[in-house]
Amino acid sequence: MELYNDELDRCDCNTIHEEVVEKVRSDMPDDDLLIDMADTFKLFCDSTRVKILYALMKAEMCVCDISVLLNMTKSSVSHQLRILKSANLVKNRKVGRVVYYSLADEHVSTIFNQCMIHVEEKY
Amino acid sequence: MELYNDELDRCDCNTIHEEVVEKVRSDMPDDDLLIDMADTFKLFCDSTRVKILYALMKAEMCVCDISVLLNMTKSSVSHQLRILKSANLVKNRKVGRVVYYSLADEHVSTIFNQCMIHVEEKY
DNA sequence: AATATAGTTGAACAATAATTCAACTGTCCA
DNA sequence: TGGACAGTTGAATTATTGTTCAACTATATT
Repeated sequence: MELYNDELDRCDCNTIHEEVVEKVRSDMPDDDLLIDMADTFKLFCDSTRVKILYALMKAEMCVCDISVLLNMTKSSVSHQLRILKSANLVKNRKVGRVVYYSLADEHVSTIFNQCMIHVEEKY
Repeated sequence: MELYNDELDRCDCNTIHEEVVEKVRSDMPDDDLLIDMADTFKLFCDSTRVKILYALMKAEMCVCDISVLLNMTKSSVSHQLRILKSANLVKNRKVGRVVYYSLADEHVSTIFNQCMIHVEEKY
């Protein structure tokens, strides 16, 4: 069985509790789902992105505004905004040469509030 | 003012909407809090850690069990478990030379369920 | 038309984080 | 006591990710 051989290649120990491992294995969701979950958390794991999202919770802002607020280059902010936009967390509208960014929906607020509770419990 | 000079050093543009920036600036939490938030999300942004935590939601497991389940070396799993333990997400107990890991509390379940909703909405 | 500004982009670079590797501790068992 | 095994650790390596830099587009202003 191919899978079993792969395991022997990479895992350097024996199964101690085979029933437990098999039960858990059958209960685990697909890898894809777990990777999607990690990717979702990945969006919020960088403090620059957290700051940008937090700022946009307060007001619609253009790239320059965000750059000044966070004391970063436009380029750096723009790169992060692209990531957030491709994840559908923010949207934008263009007025002349100014691009205004805002939150796409209330998802971010929900998630941040949840996280805030968790963080504050530590203190 | 020192801060202002720093800004000029790093930010490559003018403030377009000064009132907006200043309002948002006064509404922003301390940097420390925002960094803590990012660090919290960082715990869940790696698929290996997500898989370990998900497995531990299902059953208490020793390091070997987890290694076999995820097809990884004990060393690699051990390193990740250390991160999760120092964040108080998992706890362990030692029986002879076997170390059993389990979730420290129901925090992980709460957070994962929340994330699952978000991820599943995309489809 | 020429210039300045807002923003974007891709490649290079720097920083961070995960995995591997080898050596180690501690416990079990013969 | 000596070997085998579970697990840990720190350093080296590799992979990933964020920032910088330079060139670019597009719009506005003179």
